[in-house]
Amino acid sequence: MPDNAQTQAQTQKEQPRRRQARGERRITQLLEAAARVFCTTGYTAASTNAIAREAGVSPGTLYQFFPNKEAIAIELGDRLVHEMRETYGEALAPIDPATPLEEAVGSAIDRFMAFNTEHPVFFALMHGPDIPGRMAETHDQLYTTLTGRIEGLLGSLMPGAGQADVTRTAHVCLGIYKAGLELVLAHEGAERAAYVQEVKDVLMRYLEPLVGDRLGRG
Amino acid sequence: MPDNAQTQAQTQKEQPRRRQARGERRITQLLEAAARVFCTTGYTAASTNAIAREAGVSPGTLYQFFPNKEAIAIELGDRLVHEMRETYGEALAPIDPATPLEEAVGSAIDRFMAFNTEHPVFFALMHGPDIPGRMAETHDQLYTTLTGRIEGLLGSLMPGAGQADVTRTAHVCLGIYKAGLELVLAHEGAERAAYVQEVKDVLMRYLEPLVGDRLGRG
DNA sequence: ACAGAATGCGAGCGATAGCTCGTGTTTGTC
DNA sequence: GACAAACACGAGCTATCGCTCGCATTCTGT
Repeated sequence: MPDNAQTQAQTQKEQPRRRQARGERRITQLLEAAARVFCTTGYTAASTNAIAREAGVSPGTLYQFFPNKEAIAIELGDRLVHEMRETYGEALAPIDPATPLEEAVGSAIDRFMAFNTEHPVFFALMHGPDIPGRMAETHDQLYTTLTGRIEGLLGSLMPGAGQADVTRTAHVCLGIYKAGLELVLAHEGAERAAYVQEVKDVLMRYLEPLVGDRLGRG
Repeated sequence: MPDNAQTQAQTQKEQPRRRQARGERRITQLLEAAARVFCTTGYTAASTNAIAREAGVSPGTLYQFFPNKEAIAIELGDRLVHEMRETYGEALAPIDPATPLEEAVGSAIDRFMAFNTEHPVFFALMHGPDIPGRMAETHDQLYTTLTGRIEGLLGSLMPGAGQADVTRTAHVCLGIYKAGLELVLAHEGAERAAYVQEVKDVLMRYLEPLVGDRLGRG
């Protein structure tokens, strides 16, 4: 009888629950409602009763599908991260040296911005100071993955730099994106597009001297 | 009979309270304790009982000096803003055209970074999504003031740009600073200093093409 | 010294939020 | 049609948090 280390609350003895189609519908319905409430009030201020009300069900029904409030955010975050992995996988995977840096940065920013503007709750869940403990792990994991990808990109473009410098530069790039995202989400229409362009400019001008002679402007 | 605009809750009818030296000491003691608790747990999660415990007094004593939890954050914020006004007044006031942009940006960043690293609670109070209502006003006011100052600086350096462009650039500058501050606060020692330098670089490279021919690296 | 104000205490009140439980309804399977 | 399981309800339990109140102690002015 090997007692696993993850004897906590993963997939231990919670499989006998056979969901019906109605239940699956309720789950997505509840997650959508939770996303709306989290977006407007934040995680802590969002009450489970408010989420249930937003979904048009009773509190008891909510707890039929989620063991607690944190699990709602966890599941929502997991689904978003899963969807994001596809996005950023395509956005950062091809490190084609033939592609001009401006084009690579531009398309990556476009993809990420599109994802985040379509799912504003992702930003709210990941960067709120009141996120549940498990959520912080998910965020850290995603952040580490992203940083690693950017480091890989920068490493081949900054041959003379040390590992610490590359890591630092990657963090700065992500910080610039995050700050830009906040500005982008705060505006709409043409002004939003203008801010997206600003983020690209900031990133490009920051990176240009680093990669210097390799990928210039013509 | 000039009815002042600040007829709200400033010095209306709360003066008959004559504080003793002991009381003043308790107030600063409570504010320091609150700063510590706010820093570690954030505003919402910080309980008044926890603040009182951290200060080594009873909950009743806390409410002898503050009418409610929000007032603690307000008073703390007001004192920090007051201290910051001196800092940023000196940091942004002199728009001496003879000063190289690099030097101006560098000294401004140094001053702001020094202030925020000495008072980390300021960042926690200003950028948390769970800040009390009145605090948001203070933040907006400070933000508007700062943006206005930066706009004034940029306006004289970007003669060809429209007002919207200048405002957008100012917001981007502040966003870059904010993102950099978060990175700086997350590190210490030499690494922290390196991140400060990165923030300066990002800002400089972002602004250099805008001011172009005026202040080069001659 | 003494009155009154300021300071200090901590059990506890009222409100709220997360969550449960007993009960009734719908759905899938024989 | 019948049985079990999944689904749905909502009043209410429990814990916590902001805050109060009655009372004791310390300080200040006279």
